[in-house]
Amino acid sequence: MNYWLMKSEPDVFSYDDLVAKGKAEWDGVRNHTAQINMKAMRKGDLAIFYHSNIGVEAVGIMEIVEEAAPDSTDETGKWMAVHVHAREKLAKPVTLKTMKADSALAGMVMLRQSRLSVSPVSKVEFDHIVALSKA
DNA sequence: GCCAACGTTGGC
DNA sequence: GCCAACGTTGGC
Repeated sequence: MNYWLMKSEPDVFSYDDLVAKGKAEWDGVRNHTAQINMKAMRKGDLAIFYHSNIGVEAVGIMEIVEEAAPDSTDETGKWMAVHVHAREKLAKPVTLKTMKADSALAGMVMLRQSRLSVSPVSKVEFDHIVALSKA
């Protein structure tokens, strides 16, 4: 099983929106590298839901419930999307500032490539972020 | 609102 | 195929 981090602007689609919906298509990803990551996702993988622009923090955990299929918002047929389901809201959000300051997370792809909206996270990094949310 | 990073487009 | 110009994302 693999772990991921996915960004969304909360004024467009927040973790609470996902909780309310239950299951949702993670559409609108129009970046090649992010697409490669989404296509590598398998059912049962877990992803961190991260709020960009507003909040700038990890807020919840979600599960990949459907693997990459054509993005329903894409008319060209080129882009894919996965379906996700809310799993667990973090007790306390983990801010970007906290992640940047933590040497255990120094290798995180999202810290190195801030504009990448879908990035892989190692199990160690994932567990560490969950632990920070409970600290 | 500004700026850095980076992806895309278009001229050559 | 290179590179300048431009647009977008995301942090601050």
